[in-house]
Amino acid sequence: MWRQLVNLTPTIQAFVLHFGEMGSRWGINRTVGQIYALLYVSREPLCADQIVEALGISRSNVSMSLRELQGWNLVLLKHLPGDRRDFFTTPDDVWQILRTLAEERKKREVDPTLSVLRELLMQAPSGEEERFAQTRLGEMHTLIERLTTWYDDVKRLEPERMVALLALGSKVTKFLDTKDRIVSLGRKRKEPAAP
Amino acid sequence: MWRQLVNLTPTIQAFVLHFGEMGSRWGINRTVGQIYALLYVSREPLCADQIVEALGISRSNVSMSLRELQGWNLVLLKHLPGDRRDFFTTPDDVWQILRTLAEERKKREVDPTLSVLRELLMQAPSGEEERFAQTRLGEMHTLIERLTTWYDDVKRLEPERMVALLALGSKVTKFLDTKDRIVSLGRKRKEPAAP
DNA sequence: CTCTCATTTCAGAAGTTTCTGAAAATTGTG
DNA sequence: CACAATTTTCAGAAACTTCTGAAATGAGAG
Repeated sequence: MWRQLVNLTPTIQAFVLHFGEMGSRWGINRTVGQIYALLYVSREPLCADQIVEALGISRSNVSMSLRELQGWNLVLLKHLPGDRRDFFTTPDDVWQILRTLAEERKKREVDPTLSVLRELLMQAPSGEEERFAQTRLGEMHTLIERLTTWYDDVKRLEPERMVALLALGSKVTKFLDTKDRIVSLGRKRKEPAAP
Repeated sequence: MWRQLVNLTPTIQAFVLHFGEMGSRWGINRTVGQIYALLYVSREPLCADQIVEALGISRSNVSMSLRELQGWNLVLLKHLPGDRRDFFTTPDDVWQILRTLAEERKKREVDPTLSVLRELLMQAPSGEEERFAQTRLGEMHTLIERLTTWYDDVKRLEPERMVALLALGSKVTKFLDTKDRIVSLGRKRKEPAAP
């Protein structure tokens, strides 16, 4: 089935193959997944021909796949002095990779839906059927807006704080029982003043 | 291009078409996306033939697509008394839908990778190349574990608390500056006792 | 300007997924 | 148990995606 993939150590081989298979579930294709995996575990940046060699796929396929990875901002281009080939790596901070991935997926998978929903909610509903549908669209819109607002807020955190936030998890909500503490956080929310 | 989709009100039509197109980006196919969208905005449960009618696709395609949606736990089956056809709806709590979606995507897109990583990290590395690769795999593993642990913790929250947690966002980390407060939350963590 | 090395583009071949109609299976009813 | 009303399965057709080799383009060195 594959011609090469044989120069690679067993661990790297298994990882590359796995990413290739997962690629399809992730909406990127097998080759793109394999190339990304290979770059991710390689100590040195690789040039296109090394990838051809390692994965046993055509030069043009590598070229197109690298282009796609660049479109996702998931690879970095390096130039060695005195060599005019392009060399590729992945960023080496996994948190950075996560941010990029989240950002790109949001852009492709969430933002278009959000804007369609906004648009449809502007229309005046005609008839019962539409009134009900708009209610449902409104619920979906509110949900997605809440999630993206949270994401926009949280995505800027440095890794250290991000780890802390994750570690805290749902325990955060313990604070929410004692409302005055929330106020002390400085969040200004217009809320119907409760007794 | 499509035969039907004409009985539908403009809003519903637009929403259904959008979900169909997004379907591909989401790894579900167009028909599945359309059916889901249609059920989501319909006031009453629909039976297969009504879906055929509304979307202008073949009966067998509807059957297979509904089956796939059931595999994702995204539709509910209803039976009307005195009618032996199956009627379908989506759950009507959007938070429930979100949870289901997250759960299913995690199962398909994250868990397999996590288990491959765990397995590969058990192997003793042979050579420098593998040592480096394993370091990288370890970083990825740690990251994913942190995210999934957080997710497992948070997913059980009722919608109200979930909303509160999202609204709080990164402000949570303000607490982390005053470490004693965190301890008061009852989290037991083994940490090298700092001065 | 031209030669060479490297990358990109592109038309079509290979492979995969989706969709259909027809036939088979299932299920409740008289 | 036979029937009619449904749903499911399945083989092949249609549509789409991925991959390739060959040809075109680009870019630095002399």
